[in-house]
Amino acid sequence: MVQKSKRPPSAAKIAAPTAPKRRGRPRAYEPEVALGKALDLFRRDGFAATSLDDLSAATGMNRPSLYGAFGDKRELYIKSYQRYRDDARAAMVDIFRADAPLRERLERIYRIALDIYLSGESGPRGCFTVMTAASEAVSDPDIRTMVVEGLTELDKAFGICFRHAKERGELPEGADPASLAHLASATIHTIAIRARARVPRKELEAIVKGAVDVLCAAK
Amino acid sequence: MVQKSKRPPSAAKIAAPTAPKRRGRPRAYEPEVALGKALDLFRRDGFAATSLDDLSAATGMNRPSLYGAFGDKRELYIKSYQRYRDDARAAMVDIFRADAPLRERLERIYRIALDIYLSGESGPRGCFTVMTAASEAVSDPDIRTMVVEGLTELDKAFGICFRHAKERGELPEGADPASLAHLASATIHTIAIRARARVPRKELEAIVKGAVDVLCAAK
DNA sequence: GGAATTAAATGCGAAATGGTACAAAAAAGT
DNA sequence: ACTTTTTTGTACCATTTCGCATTTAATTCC
Repeated sequence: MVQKSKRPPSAAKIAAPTAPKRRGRPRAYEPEVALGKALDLFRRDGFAATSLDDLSAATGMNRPSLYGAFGDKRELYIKSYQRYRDDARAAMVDIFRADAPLRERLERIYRIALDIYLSGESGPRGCFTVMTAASEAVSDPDIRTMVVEGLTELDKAFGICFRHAKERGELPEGADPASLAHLASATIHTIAIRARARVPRKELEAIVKGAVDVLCAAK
Repeated sequence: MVQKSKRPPSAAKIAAPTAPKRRGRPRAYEPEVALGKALDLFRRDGFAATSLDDLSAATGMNRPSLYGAFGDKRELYIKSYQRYRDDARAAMVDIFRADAPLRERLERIYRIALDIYLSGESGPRGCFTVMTAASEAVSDPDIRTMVVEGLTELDKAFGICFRHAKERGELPEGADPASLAHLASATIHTIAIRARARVPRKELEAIVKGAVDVLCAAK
């Protein structure tokens, strides 16, 4: 075995920023991938209906490994939810930051949202926040905090959009950016719920279209 | 130590409106009351996290009685959801039918909705449809059908409101009642979700206020 | 090659779960 | 009083669930 000291091979396809040269038996799973599988399950069935056996089967890790890697079921759920929020944020942040006309920005945001909510081989997956996390929020303060954070983050992002549009003269003088932002968030929420009930994409797009029309012409 | 035989009768306190003179041992529970308790539990914890033991304790019925009265757990869940929808409809139908200005009707509807979502001793209960039923909808066609029915019923009720308002000249000529109805439903959904995350009533009322302002002045 | 280290694999166990069988109890009909 | 009918109450069963203890495998360091 040569090649001992150098920062080597990057056999790891996910270009390891660090090549830590771990000491014991190597992992048989990639944590990121496994977490993604867990996320899919939790998202489809919720916290209580997802068993450790299900998670074990989906991730290919047996239970002790799961436990060692992510902690107990609740911790895994929370990490999954964090991952979901990170992914969703990453998918939207560019659009929110972009300097485009209001209507275009809204349309792009909603298209991304529909992609997220409607994907999944075993039926539409809906929104983690709306579907399962909000349910747990009543009884679990930590999850509740995350949910509230997610909600207000979305409100704020939309708020900046509308404030910006108003400054540019895309909205009438009397328009209230905060109210419009809440309605924009509400539209996200309503399509998340409807997607979960398998309302077809065409209908959801029609709802979005109507909402965008109102929001862009408001007041 | 004896006291074996008579058990104090604990007379059935309820005056039955109908005295059907049933044949066997009388029921020790009132089905409507028991269903209400089951509804509360399902609403708080969802389907999977609510055990038959929980239901048994809450209703005061032991499991065989539960089973005999309502069928298995899924049937009980569905009956609870039907009961919820009936109650919610009953609470709103008068307002939807009433002949009042648009703004007033909306305000009253949302006040009722907030009452429903925020009540409950162990925290706000949210909306059954949004919180637990929509989650089950992916995998259970019957529940999915009920959810879709509930959503479209609300859309339609709001749609009639806005169409009516437009005919009366309360809305501008260009307003689209269907889009406004979807936004009104979306506002219901967003406050249901936020209520579940324990957002205080004041904030929810502010969101409603902003939404009503936009919806009444739209286009 | 051997010790140390890390993870996988097996499997146990106590508790909980959904559902049911069966007997005791409480009423009406005879 | 006795039977019939309906419901209650107790106990049980098979399965599932979560979590962990223990053993085995793979790798690095010496």
